[in-house]
Amino acid sequence: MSDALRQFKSEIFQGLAHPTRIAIVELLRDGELSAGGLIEKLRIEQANASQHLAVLRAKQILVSRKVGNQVYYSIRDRALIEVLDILRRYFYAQLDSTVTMLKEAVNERPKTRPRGHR
Amino acid sequence: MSDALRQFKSEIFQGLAHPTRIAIVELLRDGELSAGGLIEKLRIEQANASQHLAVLRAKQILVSRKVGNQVYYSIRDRALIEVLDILRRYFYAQLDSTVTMLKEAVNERPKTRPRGHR
DNA sequence: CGCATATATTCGTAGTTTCGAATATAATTG
DNA sequence: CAATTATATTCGAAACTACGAATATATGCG
Repeated sequence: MSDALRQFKSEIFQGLAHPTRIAIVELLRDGELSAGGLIEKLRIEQANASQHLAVLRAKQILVSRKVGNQVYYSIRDRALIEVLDILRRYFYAQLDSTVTMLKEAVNERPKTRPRGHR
Repeated sequence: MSDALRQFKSEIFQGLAHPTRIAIVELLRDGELSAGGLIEKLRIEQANASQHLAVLRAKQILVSRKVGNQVYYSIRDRALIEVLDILRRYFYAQLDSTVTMLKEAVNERPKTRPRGHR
């Protein structure tokens, strides 16, 4: 696989490698929002939001269009939504396996009739 | 969506946010490889590879098993392969649209019968 | 025009990541 | 046990990232 493609992928990942930027992409999942709209929901400093938006624009994850005074942002390609959805499932799968492991650990050391390890 | 989930996603993205680490995950696509095997294919410093492997282990993207002298790495969950595949398609889609844009730009300014702008 | 609103940029500081060089640890072999 | 091989960790320097405060730019409005 080409270096260019790997480079590209790593840049997309860098673009998404911050909880605030993930929150932004998720807020835009159902359509565009203005910068102000985003800031209001994110509850962070205006400058900070604008910086994160600049990162997402630079990586071409978002596109913007200006309407009068405001700038509307939207996701450039739904593929990224798909990626976030995969990771959500992945997250719960990991959680599950952690819970299962914990349960097994508990069963191996019963509380009610302690007996030492077998 | 929960903060924990966003945090989790951003950590996965951080884990993948380096071309070398993407290369590692891709090398492991078809099964496990030893650290040494990876280093050989990556052609980077041993210490550097080991550091990247540590990052991927910390984010639980890879799992390792020790066999004698060597450590074999593999991908913990195929979901991440799926993510890389989506981004490959995404990459080519973006390339296409760039090429299309360039073609249009050329057509709007024909070479053979120059005529000024408009 | 002058003022208000929306958004972006710049700056300084603190924290993080990356790298190679050096060193440490662990298993294997003679 | 000493030497060898495979891998991991630590260290210091350079590069990069994130944040809020301050400032800049652009549009709209009276």
